[in-house]
Parts: sequence; C-alpha cells; structure tokens
Amino acid sequence: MPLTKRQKEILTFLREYLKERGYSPSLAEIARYFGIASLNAIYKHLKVLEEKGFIKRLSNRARSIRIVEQEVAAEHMVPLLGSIAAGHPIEAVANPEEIPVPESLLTKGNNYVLRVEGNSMIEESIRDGDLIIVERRDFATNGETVVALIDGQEATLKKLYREDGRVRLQPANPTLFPIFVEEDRLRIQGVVVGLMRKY
Amino acid sequence: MPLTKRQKEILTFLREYLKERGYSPSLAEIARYFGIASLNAIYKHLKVLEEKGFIKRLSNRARSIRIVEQEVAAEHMVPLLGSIAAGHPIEAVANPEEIPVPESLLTKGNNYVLRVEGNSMIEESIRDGDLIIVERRDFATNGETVVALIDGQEATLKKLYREDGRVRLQPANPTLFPIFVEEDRLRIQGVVVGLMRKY
DNA sequence: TGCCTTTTTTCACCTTTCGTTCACTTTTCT
DNA sequence: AGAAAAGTGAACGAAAGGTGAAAAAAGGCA
Repeated sequence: MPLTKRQKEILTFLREYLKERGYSPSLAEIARYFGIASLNAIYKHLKVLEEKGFIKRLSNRARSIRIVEQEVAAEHMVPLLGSIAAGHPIEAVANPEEIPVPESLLTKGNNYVLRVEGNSMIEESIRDGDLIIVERRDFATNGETVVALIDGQEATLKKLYREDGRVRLQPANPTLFPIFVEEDRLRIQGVVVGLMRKY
Repeated sequence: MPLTKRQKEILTFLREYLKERGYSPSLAEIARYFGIASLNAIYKHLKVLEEKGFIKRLSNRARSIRIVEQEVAAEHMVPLLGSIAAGHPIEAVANPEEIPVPESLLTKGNNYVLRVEGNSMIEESIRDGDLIIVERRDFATNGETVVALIDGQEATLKKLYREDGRVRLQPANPTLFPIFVEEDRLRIQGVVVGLMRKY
C-alpha cells in the first residue's frame, strides 16, 4: 500500500520520536510539530496509516502507536553502470539497468556494478564478462583492491598500497611487478567488494 | 512488452522518485519534471505502463503508483554443500546452510554451492574463498567446466572434452597442459554455472 | 468514590490536491 | 501518407488534508 507525501512525513516523524523518546507522541504533539490546528487531521492520518499496515495502535489508549516494521524485502538491486577494461577509460552506459546482487556481496556504502571486458585482469582472477561489485569512494586503505583511473584515462584494478608519498599498485599475482604512481595522478573510483561470474 | 523511449524515461523517473522519497509523484509533478504541459499526457503514459505490467496503481487514489518488480529481481536460496580443494575429496558439511544467489547465476536444474579452498584453481580464475554455483548432473557436454572426482578421490574443476574414448580435462589457462583420464575413472559431480566472490 | 488532567474519538463542514475525462493538435516512425 | 505515440488545455468529481468544537475514555490522586 503506497503512502502519500503527508502520510510518509508523519510516519517518519513517528519513527524518530519513538526512537528518541521510547514512547509514542500524543495526537496534539504530532499536530504541533506539523503546525496543524486540528487533532482530527492527525487522527485521520493515523487511521489511514493503520489501515495501510504501517502502524498499530490500541483504541482509546494514550500514546499507544507502534511501528510495524516492513520486511522491506531487502532490495538488492544495484545499478550496472558500464564496463571496464584495463588500460581504457571506464565506459558508462546512459540508462544503467538495475541487477540483483546477493546481500552478502554488498557493503553498507554506495554500491555499483561494472562488467569486465577482456582478459587483461586475468592475473587478478578476473575474467572477461565478470561482474564486479564496487563500493563508490575516493579513498582506500592499504591492501584494498581499487578501481582507479591513472591520469584520468587508464582504468586499472589492483591492490593499493601507499608508501613514501607515492602509491604502489600491486597485482594479485605475486610474480607480476607492481606499478608505482604519484598520488595526484591517481583517481580512485571505488573499492572492489565482490564479483559474480556466469559460465 | 517493450517500452518506448518516453515510457522508459518515465519509469526510470518513477523508480528514482520512489526510491528517494518513499512515495510516488503526482501526475503534475511528473509533468513538471519532463516539461510537459498537460496532465493527460502523463495520464496516458501511466495507463500504458500499467497495461504493459510495469506499474500498478489504485484508481482515483493520490500518489498510489507502485512499481512491479521484474521477476529478474528474484534471488533464490541455494544450499552451500561444503568445500572443494583441488586434489582432495569434496568435503561436505552436515547441515548445509542456504545462501541467496541471484537468479541470473542459476540454471533450471538442481543447483548447489561449494566454497573453494586454497588457490589450487587459480589458473581457472578461481581463488581461495570463492563460492562456485554448480548444477548437479552426471554428464557434461564438451567445453563445459565440470566439478569431477578422479578415482573417487581427487576433486578437480576443469573444462571437459571427450575424445577417442577418453576424457581431456583442459585448464582454462591455455599455457597449462591438459590431463587425460579414462572415462570410467571420472565421476562428474556437476557443472559449474556461476561464481561469487567477496573481497 | 468522585474529580481532574490528558488523550483519543467523533461530528459537521471547508479547502486544496489530485486523478480522470473530453475533444483536439503535434510529433515520430515506418 | 497513415498509424501510433506524444502532447494541449480545460472541466469535473473524488480523495486527501485540514478546521473547530464537543464527547468519551483512561489514568492518577485526594
């Protein structure tokens, strides 16, 4: 059951009030908060919210509103923003589609997905066609695998280590040699947090 | 049912609006966003979107648009049966847990998941800790990547080719040499259909 | 028990927002 | 050129949101 704007506002207020104070507000308090003069307006809003299943209340009981927690079905839809091939710029698509990603592969942050093109990252155990899940941020701690642009042009996907004012990009494969770049030539686009492959 | 350009734009706008605000826009708001003067244009677009099954709405109800999530969004629970390390038997756990796997990585058949231990399959771009999704069957067609037991003991994970009465197990990495075994020493446990990795 | 306070519930009525429908025009695509 | 898709502008009715006052219930307290 969808909510209207006002209903949503009131539900949000109820959530916050309950979280902060531990008990629910009276109709008068809700009315005062929204600058509404009549309790009846609030009363009707609460009635609708209850009908739509967002709250529960005991009749005639003061401050008896409870919030019904939605099992928001934990939407795991994440945008597939485009494709990445080592040595090329990241290619974004105009209207990114949303694809399902298991919650276990996501982080708290802002996640997106890139399709890997070519086998240039095979040394990181990443193959053509793989989908990598990335957390969008512009910094990384030592040892994290980052999606980064060198000189704003070449995309790369390597483990990052900072040392003596420069950055070492270390391939996952220990037999390969690392790349060293100055900090200011590197723009971190995100940190790799997961991978999906379809055979 | 395919969408036109405009219909897709509107659907995208609805998705974003709903995601950000938690309630649906009014027809007037949609019209304003697209610079359209008449509500009727919006009305007809919504009608088409509903007929094509992309949204649902309640008649005469304000802000009552709901997005019908495509079934592609579904995730299925698949049992994590145990772990596999090349050269060892597959190690099954007693009470397999069920983990969510996006539908896109599953097949019609009977699927299960194995956790990869060790980096012995690094040449197949499969690393320690990866989860592989397997379709359970005892046969495979040429070129499929199979989970198989040699002599009932050693697990392996390679591309399979039948030739002149024996079986060639070809590593994904073309620089490595294939293994040849007699048909009757090999027991196919399933075919790899997907992979998930958490960093 | 009866009284007071706080809070919810109900009434009749009003205003604004919103969805729906009409007849008609313009644009886009084949 | 013709059909489908997209858009115009105005009118109307229904739903949502709100007013103000009064009644009814619940709980605390002397």
